[in-house]
Amino acid sequence: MTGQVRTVDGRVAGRRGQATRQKLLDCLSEMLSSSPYRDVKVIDVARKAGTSPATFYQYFPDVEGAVLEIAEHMAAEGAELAELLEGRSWAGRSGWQTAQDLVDGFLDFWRRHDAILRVVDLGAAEGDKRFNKIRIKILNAVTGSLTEAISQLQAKGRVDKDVNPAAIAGALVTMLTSVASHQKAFTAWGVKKDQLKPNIALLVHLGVTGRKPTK
Amino acid sequence: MTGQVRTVDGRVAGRRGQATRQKLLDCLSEMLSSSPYRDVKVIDVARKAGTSPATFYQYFPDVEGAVLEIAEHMAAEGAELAELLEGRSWAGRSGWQTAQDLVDGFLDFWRRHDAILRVVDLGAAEGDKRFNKIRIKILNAVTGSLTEAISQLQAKGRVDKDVNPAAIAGALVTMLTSVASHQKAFTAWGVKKDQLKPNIALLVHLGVTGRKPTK
DNA sequence: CACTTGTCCTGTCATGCCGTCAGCTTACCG
DNA sequence: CGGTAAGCTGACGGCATGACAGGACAAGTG
Repeated sequence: MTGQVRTVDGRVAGRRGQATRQKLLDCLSEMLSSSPYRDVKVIDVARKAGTSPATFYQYFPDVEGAVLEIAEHMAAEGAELAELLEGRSWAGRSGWQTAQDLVDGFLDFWRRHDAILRVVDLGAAEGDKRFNKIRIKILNAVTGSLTEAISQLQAKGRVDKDVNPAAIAGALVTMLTSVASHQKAFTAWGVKKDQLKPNIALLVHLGVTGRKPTK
Repeated sequence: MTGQVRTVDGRVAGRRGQATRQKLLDCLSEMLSSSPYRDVKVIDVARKAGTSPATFYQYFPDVEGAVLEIAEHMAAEGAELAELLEGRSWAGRSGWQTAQDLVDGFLDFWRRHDAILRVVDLGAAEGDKRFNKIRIKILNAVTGSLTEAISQLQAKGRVDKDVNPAAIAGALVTMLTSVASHQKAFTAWGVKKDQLKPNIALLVHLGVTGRKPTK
């Protein structure tokens, strides 16, 4: 898939080199979790990895380049999000379960990768095409699946014709990302932690089917 | 309200000082629009404002401090968002209009302030309390108003009892913010520009009233 | 074993930004 | 006109950046 791992100056990286490279990526991930993106410095990452800044620049053009690498890897993992909707039904009681499982799985995925996803979101919002591509890649499986579900309901006449399935699906998915990133805001609005998920699931169900779930 | 404007070392700023300070803020705003947050440097802002870095540090502890200032100012402007829902009804045909106007006004506000709102969102997501506070302040008017509307419908028995109005309202508002920041993603999903707003409005209406709008 | 080859890492250096200070200039006031 | 406080900047030590050359190391070769 990725072919060979190469250094900035074109050499192919061997076993040891790849280990160092990976260690740098891991340490960068940690730093992203513990300090603001703006303050993450190459020298800190290198120190944490027990190596020198020069080594970092052997493998990555800059911090952003390394972040893209991490994001790319996570995007591949994002395939698991697709499974949340694989062969699921939106009808009746099982539809409610589908919505709940989707919200559950999505929030969990976001929580596990929150640091890097923050940066991807920022990059995408700033108009960086590479980050946008990664963000879309992660969300595509879910969005596509939701779009499909809405389209089918629409074909059966159970959803209005002037609804744009992709727009609704995209909005629901983007809502999930935003809710995941800003859970703290909800506590400020007096929403308890265990009340959040079912209500989000309700919105998802409403959006997809246009109806309240049968619980 | 804000008392006197002071420099970092405690002096009170006079007319000229305040002008310089404001110029620095304006230039910083521009820089945020044109380059990634991570790459905004004090020296660039100072150069753009026709002054020196040292002057910048007279008025702000660092870039983040100045950004907070801009954000605070924008949050005050955010009062206009409250007017979008002031005395509006969610019943029948006027409910559909309310939803549309809300989406319209919200996306417009976000578009006008997108650069600074990106940074506020990032800061809030990173757990910075000051940014979180500002973000909540901006969204509070709308969220509160929506919560109120849902609560009233709930009291009339038109919305299920196990719905948490604040959770739904918060999720809808956070959806609006995210849609506003990532409109580009929707074009990647094949959603045309003029199709986005009505579909978002539909979701808002569904979320608030639990029913499809009468158009 | 010495030698070669290619990978891997680091010391070092020029450059440029950061953040602070002392000190100069400007404006205001009695 | 002299005093005072505001306003600004040059200059400096410190650190991050990014490039390079060369040393350390592992593995294969004769």
